[in-house]
Amino acid sequence: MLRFYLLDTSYEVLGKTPVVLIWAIKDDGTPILIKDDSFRPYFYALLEDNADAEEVAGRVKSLSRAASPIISVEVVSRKYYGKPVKALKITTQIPEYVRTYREEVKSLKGVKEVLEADIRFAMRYIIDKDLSPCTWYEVEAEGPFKDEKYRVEEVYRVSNPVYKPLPEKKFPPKLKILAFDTEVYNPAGAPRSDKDPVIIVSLMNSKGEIKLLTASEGPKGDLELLKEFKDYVLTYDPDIIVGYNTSGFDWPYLLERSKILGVKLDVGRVKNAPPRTSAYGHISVPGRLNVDLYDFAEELYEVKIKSLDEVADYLGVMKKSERTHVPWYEIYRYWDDPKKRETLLKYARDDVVSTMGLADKFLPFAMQLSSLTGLPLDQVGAASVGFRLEWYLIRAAYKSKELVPNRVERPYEPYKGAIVLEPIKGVHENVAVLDFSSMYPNLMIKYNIGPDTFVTGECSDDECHIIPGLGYKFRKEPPGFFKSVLQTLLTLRKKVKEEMKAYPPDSPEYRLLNERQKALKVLANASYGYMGWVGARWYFREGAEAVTALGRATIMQAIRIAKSLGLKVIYGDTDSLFVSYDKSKVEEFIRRIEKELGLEIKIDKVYRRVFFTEAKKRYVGLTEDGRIDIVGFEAVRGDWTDIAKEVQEEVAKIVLSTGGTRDAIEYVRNVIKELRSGKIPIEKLIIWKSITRRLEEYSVDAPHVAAARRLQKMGIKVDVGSKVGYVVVKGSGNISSRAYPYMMVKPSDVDVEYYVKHQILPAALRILSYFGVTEKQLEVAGKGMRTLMDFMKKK
DNA sequence: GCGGCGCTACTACCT
DNA sequence: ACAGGTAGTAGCGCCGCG
Repeated sequence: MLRFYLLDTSYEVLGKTPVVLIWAIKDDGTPILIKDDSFRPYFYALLEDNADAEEVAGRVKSLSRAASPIISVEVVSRKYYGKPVKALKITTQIPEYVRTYREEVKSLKGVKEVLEADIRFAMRYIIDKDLSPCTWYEVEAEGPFKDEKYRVEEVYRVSNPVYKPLPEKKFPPKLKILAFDTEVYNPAGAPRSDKDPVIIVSLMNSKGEIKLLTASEGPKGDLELLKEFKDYVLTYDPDIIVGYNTSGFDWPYLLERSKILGVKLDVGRVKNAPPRTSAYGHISVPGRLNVDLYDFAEELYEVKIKSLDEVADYLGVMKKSERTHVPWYEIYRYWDDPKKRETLLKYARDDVVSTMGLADKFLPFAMQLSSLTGLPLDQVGAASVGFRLEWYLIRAAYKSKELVPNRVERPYEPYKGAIVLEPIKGVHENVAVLDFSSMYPNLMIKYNIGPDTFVTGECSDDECHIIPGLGYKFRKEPPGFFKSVLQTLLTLRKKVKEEMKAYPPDSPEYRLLNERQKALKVLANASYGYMGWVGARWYFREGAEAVTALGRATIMQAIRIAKSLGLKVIYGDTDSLFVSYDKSKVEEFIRRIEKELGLEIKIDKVYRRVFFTEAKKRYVGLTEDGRIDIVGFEAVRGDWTDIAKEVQEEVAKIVLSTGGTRDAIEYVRNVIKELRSGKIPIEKLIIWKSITRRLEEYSVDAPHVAAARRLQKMGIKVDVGSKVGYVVVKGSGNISSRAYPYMMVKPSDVDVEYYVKHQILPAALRILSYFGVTEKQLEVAGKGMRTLMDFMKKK
């Protein structure tokens, strides 16, 4: 028996035989390749209700051509949206022929639809064999053999393709991880791959060894560097390669340079198979898991600017104060200047160390997500939340013989969402925040919501749940696809959380289980959004609509109960209620929700004080341990300047902890004074905004777009999704005409009055005006000065 | 020619 | 490229204005 930890699967076609390649690691850490040539690709034809299955099967068979044969056509029983159906399972010789025949089969008489013809062969294999990446198995296999085609010492052949999971083995084997980062010469702003060499590749492996490869002088100075990089990868032979934004930058650039310089960047475990772009835009390196950690950083919504140094700082991997900084637009200068080159090398080193640190933080979660969804580790980060859940659903469908619906293009259909209560403005003392636990998933379970439980005809309220306000009906029994899946996810999570209690929080077991329960939660919480996503295979608008309607009814009922108990309801949003904290009444409230609604509600936190303006989704709370929670306000938004955010946070702190405004007014005036005297560094005056479309697609000349155009003029590419940092400078005209990329702005050019009037004052007054503080009280000398200056400019 | 107004575009947030 | 609900800024076109 061969025991192995599954990394990934791929396939090759030898002659006319597809061979599944299972990339894996043995207990002792040896990378191996296991081959299985017994599996064949297939797809389904769903039959019309009145069709004669055998007859249609005959017609399908007669499509088969000798050069690209259909191997078999079987009549099988499956389910489709919960209903038993007859289908044809059509097996072809090689994966390509699935594509060859699917259209032809679809147009045959008696065939309603062709299904599962778009599931990639390597994925098909792991689903059908009930395999999961990042999981241990045992299989009967022959070997080891040597095979020069692959860069592994041991190649096996599966003799009986039945995989036995080894659930007692929870931890991965010793995996060899390689972190890398590249620096590129960029005298023209954005590097041009036809001219600008890669100048540094920094490497770090899981033994802690660090290596810096550098280019020699000249425009082709990276020729040797690329070879050294390739040699390093082949010698170290990593199982996992990690980097930061490598799908978006490093790999594409390295590959372009190698093409230009004629170096084969053949770094995978299959010889002559260079990295290439694959599913969800990730770069696939055969036999290794190439993971772009930026994908996981993107999910840290607390971090507004997702540069490597910011993310590493946030996660405690490397503090910004302890690392070397080089502005990206000056990399070429640091390279060219012999005195500064050392700094650039340190910077490259810090980058690769940070990257490896990020891998420590992200990979345990990624591995759990990979093993749950079945998506290999290198794809699971690149796949969006919707696709991650979808793969989980596809696996669940296979296990219950459900056919997977096709992805179809649909028009967007909006529907009503959640309720947000009007807050009672002002300061409230002693407030409990109560949250329904996983409200939407639990409503989906409670009301058996899903596309397969929806009843269009008559159905009594005995047999069906009838959705208030919509009249949609969902049969109570049997449990639908979504209900079953969600129950599995939630009970699994409960079990994992239970199991965690047996370990100390700093143990590896605890950490692993914690990552697993987080992954389970992510999947469960995505189910409602998935159902309402037009791109989903199991899209079902009425279901999503029903869930939000039930959510609204639920929270309204909860409000009634709270009020009947004498609890004052201060605010609420979707699944949360802010109520006056009377301990025994709140306890009673929780019990009654459980009893009357069959749902769990919990105290999430208690605020000693909480402050609302008239706005929804914005509040400041003083927690029991004396911290300030700021929600929704400018202070937590990435598109306000640091100085304005600082001011607002400080004002909130002062007002909420002292109850008075005097110190806050004094403080704001001081900051304005400092700003006017030029004591605030420019970094705190940068406004960061995302670019969400190509620049020519904008219909309004907004400041961040104007700044982005200026960047582009400097030769710097501004891609969709990137952030532009701009500063407003003095002059006439609207803000757009004065919004410049921060690196172009001298401190003396800054339009200080803009920052007073449009950043500091609004941020401070957002809180202070409730307490009767006016702009006049914060402003001392601004107005007159500005009018005078404007006056002089016009002359 | 210009300020005020209302609308739209846009971004980022909350649950 | 999981959902809808919400706040807020700045641009832009239009109007009135002897």
